[in-house]
Amino acid sequence: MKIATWNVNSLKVRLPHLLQWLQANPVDVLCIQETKLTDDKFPLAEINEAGYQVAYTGQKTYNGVAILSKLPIEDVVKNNPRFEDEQQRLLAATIGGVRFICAYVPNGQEVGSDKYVYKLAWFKALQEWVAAEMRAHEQFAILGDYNIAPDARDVHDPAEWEGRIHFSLPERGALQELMGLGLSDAFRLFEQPEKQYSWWDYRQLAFRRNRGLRIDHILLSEKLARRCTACVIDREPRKWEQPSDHTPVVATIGD
DNA sequence: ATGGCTGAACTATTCAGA
Repeated sequence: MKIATWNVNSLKVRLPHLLQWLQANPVDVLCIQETKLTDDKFPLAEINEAGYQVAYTGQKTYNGVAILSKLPIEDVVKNNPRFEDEQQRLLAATIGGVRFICAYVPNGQEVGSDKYVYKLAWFKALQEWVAAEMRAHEQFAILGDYNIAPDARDVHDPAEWEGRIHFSLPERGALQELMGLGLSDAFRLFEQPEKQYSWWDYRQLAFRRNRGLRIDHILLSEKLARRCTACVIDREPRKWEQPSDHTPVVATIGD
């Protein structure tokens, strides 16, 4: 079973890329973020034609998440039942006996801002929800755009980013606490090449200069981590014309 | 210190992203 996450930064603009990528990478489950579409505008027919069922929850302009799956999607939950939120950032579903959460963590904008406070509160509530979901489901995976780089090796220039949004200590601490529930970063289960990132700024040739951050993650419960045989970041779609600023992360789960 | 891109919205300029 292959599972993946990708912040597409507008599903309307990126649908051709999504379909092209799925054709070359027929993963079983794909969590996408920043669809930026209300549900009535969701491209359901195109995704079904590509061989995927899909659960989605969106809004105008911002946020929006979806889970695409080759297998039936069961027990869908939209948003965190423990956190009142207008913003559509979370979707849970059971697929093939595995409980999935697709997450689009708030950006936070700037350390100390209202959005930063919201990010940390949102994340704390997420942790409480994940704890409950993990008690109910031994096979659990949470994939998405965390907007947090866990470690210095996940940042192109740690000195430049130290204390800044995506790499501040409270954010990294919150991610560590979440992982303390018994979740493993699938990417770090394996030896990886250096300087692997999942996001690059559109500006100043950041991708070409590999000035990026690794902020998109696949976290696996112990049961799933033991079955995980590979995890890679696929930089290819970032090279395509009019790309998302994020690129897919893919994990392989054995039987 | 600011802007550098990109996408979406009250098509022209602002907001937000990261």
